Amino acid sequence: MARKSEEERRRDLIAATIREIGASGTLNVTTSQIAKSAGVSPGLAFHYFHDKDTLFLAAMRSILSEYKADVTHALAGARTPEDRVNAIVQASFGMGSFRREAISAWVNFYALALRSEEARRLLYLYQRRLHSNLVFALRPRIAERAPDVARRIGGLIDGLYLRYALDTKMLRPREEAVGEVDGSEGAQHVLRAIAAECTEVHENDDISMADADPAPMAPLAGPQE
Amino acid sequence: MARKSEEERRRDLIAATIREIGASGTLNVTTSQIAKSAGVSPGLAFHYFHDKDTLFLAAMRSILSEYKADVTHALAGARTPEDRVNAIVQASFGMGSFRREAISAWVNFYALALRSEEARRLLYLYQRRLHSNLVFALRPRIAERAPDVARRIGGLIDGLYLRYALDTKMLRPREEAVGEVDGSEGAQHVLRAIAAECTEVHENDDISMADADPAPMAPLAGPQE
DNA sequence: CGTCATTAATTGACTCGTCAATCAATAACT
DNA sequence: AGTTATTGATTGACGAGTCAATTAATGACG
Repeated sequence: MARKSEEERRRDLIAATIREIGASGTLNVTTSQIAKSAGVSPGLAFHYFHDKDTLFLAAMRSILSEYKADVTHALAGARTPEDRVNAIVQASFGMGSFRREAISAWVNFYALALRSEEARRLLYLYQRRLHSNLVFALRPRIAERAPDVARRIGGLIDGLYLRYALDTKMLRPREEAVGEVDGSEGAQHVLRAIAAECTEVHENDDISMADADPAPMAPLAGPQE
Repeated sequence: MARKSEEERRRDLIAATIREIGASGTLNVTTSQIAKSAGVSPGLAFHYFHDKDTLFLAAMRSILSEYKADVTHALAGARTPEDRVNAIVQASFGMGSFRREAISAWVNFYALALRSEEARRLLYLYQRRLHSNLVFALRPRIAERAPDVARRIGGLIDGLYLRYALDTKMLRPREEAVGEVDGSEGAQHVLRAIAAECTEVHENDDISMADADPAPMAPLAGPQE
């Protein structure tokens, strides 16, 4: 056998893919660019990933599992339900998610979901996990209202993420001085919204009784792949 | 002069651009495709729009002003503040915004904003208008808390739009049976969130006093272009 | 310990198609 | 006749994916 293990090479290529998507802000990245950034020849990318879309989907899985790891880590030290909510929100707006690379990847993956079944599936997986985590964290406070509220909070997280992520971009035309990007304001907003939802007197109940958590799975219990 | 007026041609080409973006789900659409769809030769697209990015930005402006028109129209019949809030939400989740074309355009424009200053500016313009409208509609109910709440509601609208728009896509692999796509569940969620925010007792106030509506402009007062 | 055969990773030149943008020619109008 | 929209063939560049050749490792055998 030669130089590096398959696993290592795949990791390198995926990392390079994310790096290049981050640098260009597009999925219009040539395999040559990616290969060069990974320090290999263009042909090798096709050896390990059959085509470009496969490489993109692998990159997407990587971003998703990185986010999952962030959440899991943040959740590890949380004991109270409040802590749990905080952990989820902090992870979503933390440094990890606000790197230029991650932002670029997320936004472009949303667009990819329009034409790729698999991308859509992965995005859906992310949403289900987020929802599940939120329900688990919110149930002690608001019981059966949790699924309904969680759906809104999930949407709010995505929406505010998008806004602050693009705002960030707006303020940094050149990519110097990166790093201190900040999602904490977004996090604050989410926590406020949760406070509001938990305080409300609820005359009108669930919008969708249909999916009121049929199998209340533990947070992050789903298989990654 | 020949066949059609400049304005008409531009309109045709912009419409064709949106149509093609909608059909493909990408900005990777050739000028030939667009031209063909508009019933003209490829060269003409470059005559009226200097290059492809210009055409995309024109398409984005078109989508934005269409949305603006929807909101304005919905707002026209609204007399009470409640009506105003409803109008904004209904427009955001209405038929106009949930056409395949519109969804595809919006999502791809978010991605475009990562690399185009101008796209970012346009998106920012949209956000400011939405915020402004929300503040105007919410102020009677919650006074000085309006700007803060409006920021969250704006984010929530974007986030839920994205979710339901992509869900929609998920359920319709083939583009037959389109049309009856539905954003009303998203709208319901937004109204719930607003109810929750308006009910809350507010111990802790604005997250950002800085921009507490320095010039309380009327809704949709800003110049379109 | 060498040396050579075997196996597998890695290369990069190449193919074939595609596409943005141009421009000289033409058609439609006044 | 003169003006202006419109055409579509063309160019030049570029990029995805292929493949035959090359290089590095492993180990078998002396």
